[in-house]
Amino acid sequence: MSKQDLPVIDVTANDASACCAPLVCEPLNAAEAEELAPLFKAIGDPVRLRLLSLIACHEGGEACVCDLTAAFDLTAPTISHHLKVLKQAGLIDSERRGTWVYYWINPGVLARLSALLGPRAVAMAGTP
Amino acid sequence: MSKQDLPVIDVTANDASACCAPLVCEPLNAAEAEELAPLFKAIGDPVRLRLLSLIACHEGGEACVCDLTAAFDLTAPTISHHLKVLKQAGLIDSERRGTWVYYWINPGVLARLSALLGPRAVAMAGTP
DNA sequence: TCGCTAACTAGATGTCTGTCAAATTAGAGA
DNA sequence: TCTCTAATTTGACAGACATCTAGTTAGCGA
Repeated sequence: MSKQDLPVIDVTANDASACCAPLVCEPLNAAEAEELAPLFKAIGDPVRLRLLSLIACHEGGEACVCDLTAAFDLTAPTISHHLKVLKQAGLIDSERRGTWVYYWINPGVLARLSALLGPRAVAMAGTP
Repeated sequence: MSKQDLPVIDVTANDASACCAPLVCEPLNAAEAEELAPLFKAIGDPVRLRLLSLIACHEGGEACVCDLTAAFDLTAPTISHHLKVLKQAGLIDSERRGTWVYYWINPGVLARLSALLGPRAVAMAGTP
C-alpha cells in the first residue's frame, strides 16, 4: 500500500466542479442507487453507526456481542437486530467461538462507500 | 443565532474526532453518532442518492428542479420532499432564480462523511 | 444429564417515512 | 390585472422500522 503513488489532493479544494469523485463523475443510474442506498441506510441509524465504530475500534478488529450490548441502553435483542441489519448489508461479518459471537468489519465495503462520497478516487485500495 | 461570531471552519477538517481515520480511530460517542447518522440516513434512499449524484454531475455543479424531476418516475411533490430532506441534512443548498430553483451540493459535508468511512486516512486534508 | 449464560428469533406495538392528490405560493409575460 | 408554469406545502395513508417482552437455540461446566 504505497501512499506515494496516490496523488496528493487537498480535499478542501474539492468543490463540486472538481470532478473525479465517483458521485460527481457520472450520475448513478437507478439500479446502482438501488444497490448502494441500503448500505447508507444501514449506517443511517445512530445505534448502528456506533456499533460499527465500536467494532472497528475494538482491539483485534473484532468485538464480542456482550461488549457491544454493554455500551448501550438497549436490550440485547435490539442490539442483535441492529447487528443483523449491518450484517445483511454486508458491512460486518461474524463467527461464533464457543459461548461468544464475534463481529468484525468488512473493510472493503466501507472503503467503497468512502470512495463514492470521496472527492477523489480514493482507492479502490480496499477491494482485493 | 449570530452568524458573525462563528469562526470560519473548513468543514472537511471539522469532523467529530478531528483526527485521522475517524471510524477506525476511536469509537464515536452517542452524541456524535446522533449527529452523523442522519446524514447517512439522508443518502440512504435510492431516490435521494441519485438526486445527489445528478446534482453533483450536472454542469455548473447545480441543477434545476425541473431537470431532476424529469429523471424520475415520481411526482414533483415527492422529488420536492426528497430535496427538502437532503437540504435539511445540510447536504445540498438551493436558491431561486426567477422561475426556477437551483440546487447544488455542499461538498464539505460529503467529504466529511467520506473521511469518516475512509480506510486509511483518506487524505485527511491537511497532511501533504 | 441438568442448570446457567450468551445470543438470537418471534410477535406485538407505536412511530417514522415515502408517496400521491389537492391546494398554495412565486415569477414571468400578456 | 389575469393567466400560465415552476415549485412547495398540506393532508392522508400504506408500508417499513426500532424497540420491547417472551420464548428458543447453543455451548459450557458440574
